[in-house]
Amino acid sequence: MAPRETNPNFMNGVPELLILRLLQHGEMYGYELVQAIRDRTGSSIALGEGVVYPVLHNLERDGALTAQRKPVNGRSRIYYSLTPTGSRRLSDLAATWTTLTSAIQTLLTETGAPHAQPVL
Amino acid sequence: MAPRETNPNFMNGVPELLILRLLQHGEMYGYELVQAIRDRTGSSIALGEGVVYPVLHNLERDGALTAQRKPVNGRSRIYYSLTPTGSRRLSDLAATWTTLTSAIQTLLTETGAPHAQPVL
DNA sequence: TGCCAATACCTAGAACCACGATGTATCGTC
DNA sequence: GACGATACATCGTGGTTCTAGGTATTGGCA
Repeated sequence: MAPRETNPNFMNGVPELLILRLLQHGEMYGYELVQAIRDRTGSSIALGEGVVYPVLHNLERDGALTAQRKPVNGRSRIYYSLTPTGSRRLSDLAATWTTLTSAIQTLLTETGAPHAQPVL
Repeated sequence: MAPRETNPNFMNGVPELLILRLLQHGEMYGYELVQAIRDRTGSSIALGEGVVYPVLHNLERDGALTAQRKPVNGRSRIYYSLTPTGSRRLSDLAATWTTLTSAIQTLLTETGAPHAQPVL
């Protein structure tokens, strides 16, 4: 039950990170986020609606987002905005992300430099 | 059973990536890998033995590693070495990793600068 | 001698998240 | 009037990682 004390169940939370980051620019709705993520990453990352909507619900439940329903062209959109809580959450996630990825990057690009043993 | 067709269950496979990468330098044993990962990342990443050993077993089962038991100081160590299969696996994983992280990095560092049509 | 940390391996169980599939409803278009 | 795009939603599954525990040997230290 303890909320995990070591590695944050590894790189999980990336969808959340991306969504929070996009919402930093201004309010967006779910379907828009799905496309934005796909388009802005050149389809490298393509989160389905089944991923995005639950994340939005959780973030709203946690007070990281506020939702506002707006009818547009007879269709109903739910626009999400970042709260101060969400802003902090974004900062924290981004910091964790940076720490982890740079650690990994270091390992990946190491040439066996300083104390290295011969690669045989 | 279908091996996932879009995102590789997101950033999963990082432990595997790190292990394969470390073994690229030469053979190592499980306990040594656990410490190497902790030490070389300044404890940013600390994989437990419960993570490392199963990964090693899976990689061996898949023919990505070969195992060789060696008694050292009365203790028994199992040294793992990369096979050609493992080498390819490492290349693939590293490529995927790079693609995904750079995509994310792009989104993270984007200034709200000049972009496309504001949908609507 | 007795104890405990470190070394070195292992497994089981649970938690968790992302995924695909699927369902609803409206709009525009052919 | 069928179909694709828009826009929301949930459910069940699957795969990975995590924590927690278990065994056994070595060496240091009181």
